[in-house]
Amino acid sequence: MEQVDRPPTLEDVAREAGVSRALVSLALRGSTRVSASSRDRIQDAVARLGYRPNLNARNLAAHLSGILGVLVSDLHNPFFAEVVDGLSAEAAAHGLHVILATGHANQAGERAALETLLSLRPAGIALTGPVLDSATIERAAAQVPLVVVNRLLRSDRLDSVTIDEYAGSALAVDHLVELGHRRITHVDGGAGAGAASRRTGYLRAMRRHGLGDLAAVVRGGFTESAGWDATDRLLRTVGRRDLPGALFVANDYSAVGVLARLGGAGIEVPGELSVIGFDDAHVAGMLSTQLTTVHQPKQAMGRLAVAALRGRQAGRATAQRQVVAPSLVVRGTTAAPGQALS
Amino acid sequence: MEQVDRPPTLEDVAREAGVSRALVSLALRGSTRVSASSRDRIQDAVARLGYRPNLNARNLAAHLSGILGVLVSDLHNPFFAEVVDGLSAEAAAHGLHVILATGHANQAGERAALETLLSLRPAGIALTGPVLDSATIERAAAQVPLVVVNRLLRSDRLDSVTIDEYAGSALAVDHLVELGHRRITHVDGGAGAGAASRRTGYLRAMRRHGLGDLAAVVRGGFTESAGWDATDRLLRTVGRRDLPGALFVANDYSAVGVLARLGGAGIEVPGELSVIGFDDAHVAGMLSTQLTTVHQPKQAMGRLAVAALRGRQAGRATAQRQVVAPSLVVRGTTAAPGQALS
DNA sequence: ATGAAAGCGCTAACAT
DNA sequence: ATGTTAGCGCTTTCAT
Repeated sequence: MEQVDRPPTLEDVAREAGVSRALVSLALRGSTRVSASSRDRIQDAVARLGYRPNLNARNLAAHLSGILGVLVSDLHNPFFAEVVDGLSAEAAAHGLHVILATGHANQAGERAALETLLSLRPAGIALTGPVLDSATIERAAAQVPLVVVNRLLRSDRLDSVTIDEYAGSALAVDHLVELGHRRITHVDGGAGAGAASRRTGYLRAMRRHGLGDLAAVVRGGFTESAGWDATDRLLRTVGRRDLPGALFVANDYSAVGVLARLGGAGIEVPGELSVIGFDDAHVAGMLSTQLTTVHQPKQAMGRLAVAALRGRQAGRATAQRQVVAPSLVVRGTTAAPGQALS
Repeated sequence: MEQVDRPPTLEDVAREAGVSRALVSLALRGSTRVSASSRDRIQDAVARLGYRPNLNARNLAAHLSGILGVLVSDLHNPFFAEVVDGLSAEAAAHGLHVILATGHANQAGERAALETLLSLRPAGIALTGPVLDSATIERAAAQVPLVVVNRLLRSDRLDSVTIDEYAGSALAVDHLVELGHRRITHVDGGAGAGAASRRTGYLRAMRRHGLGDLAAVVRGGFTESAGWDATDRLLRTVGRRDLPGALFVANDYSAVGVLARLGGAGIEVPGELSVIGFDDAHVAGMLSTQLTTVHQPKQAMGRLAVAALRGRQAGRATAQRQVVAPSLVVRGTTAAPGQALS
């Protein structure tokens, strides 16, 4: 009959190979204390039966799993997809399995996802861009090695990998200033994560260049529509003739909205106005005029996260806060100021 | 001391509440055969201890987990992100946990991810856009309820959820014809999944409109660069004066590349040439001239996948092949033919 | 080098 | 309504 059999167990393999379960267990994990002949017979039995260890049983007995739990706050955000990529590559390189859970970028969803992850008793947990409250995160960190990516948390129970947002903003402003711009306006990220640092970085950089008086911030957000709206407001407020020479936008999505609104008004980029983004999202390289932006080493961040987790597993008890450096990617939306007032 | 305690177990809760483990187990899963007073005491104990069930133990004992394994072939593809979203929403609605594994769109990676998933002994597995060979998939389907999203497999051991690619192509061609176009060229998806069906659907639709002789296919792919290259080739081959009136591109990413190349050549869209994509990817709505495209109900596909899995769990033994219908989203890149030869 | 036996934390009959 | 008793499939002393 078309009967789905119970999957073979360690015991089945042991019987098939004519040895004890303990020996199979050892052999499976590559112990050296198993004779070559036994090892071969066991391998054969495994292949013949199509045996696959039951991780639930293994984890239960071993009190330790080769599983890394990764909470992705928002799957739609390609930023996290990149981080997860680096993460899983590094995990695989060390024989670790990655389990992903997603929280739809809201606290309740993330809390539930974190619960699931914790229930699986993983060897470590990585939180990418969590919107979760810090108390919940710290509580989790007491149970399992935990690393937070893209959010800084002051706690020595957990590690973090973040990017230097200030430096990123400085990179953007410096580039624009070098091109000859002076009136540089910032379309910020509103209340989004990292928005405050990018804003502060911008203000500092402007002041450093003696341009503090020309600094101006218009409220934005991290979505295209936020960028569109902000630009729309800017156009209404200052009018087309009084536009700044350059716009430093808090992230690439928002910058796409900015460009769309600008295009609608017939304003030429970068001829009339320069635009620079932040993140080096996939979309930045896909526009007909490709976006100049601040690159974040996302894959590297994922790899560093795994390294931190492994460090904890190896016994490190002190917090490790990695801050990675962004870099500038000059593409097509920035140029020296043209006829417009710079 | 700063000691991370062993997490509390069912036994700890039972002791704390002064009842047996079995009763706690029942109460935890909401059995009605538990008195109100016991239930309260147990709830208290759970809260006091911060108890969280060990899913490894639970799954091991129950031979069944509330876990759905989802294999995402490529996290970078927002298409899958959407599907997973629908999937996890539906799963959550039925008290199921979703575990994601990713395969980086290559067979070896997917095979490893599938192994991990199977080892976790989930209640069901959903494969989204797998590039895996069908034999491996069928083998997995013998062990656990399995549904394949976005790829059709002839097997009655597994269910599938796909979109009607032919209908999608027909929608695109019909729209263009209604606008008055006759010379409609297809930039295809090359060897990509679904590309063949979209191509066939295009050819059929052209013939149905009596436009079989005007049908032309240029080799493309599912990436922006593929679209860019294809358009570049087209421009060289037929020359700018002899361009068709409309381009039906196999997916939105490719369409972005097409638009970029067209923009570079100073060809106006949709004034001089209409362009229509396929997928309704996020990017389609983000361009300065938003892309007209064929929408795929991605979230719904995710929900249907979970429904199929639940059907199998409930005992259904026959294959269920769901084919969802696409729809047309008219935006800014299509219009009636202008001065160019239509 | 190999085996016997005792759990890991939970569920599931079967009692009462 | 509640408790007892076996396991689930694996790892891990501790023997030999």
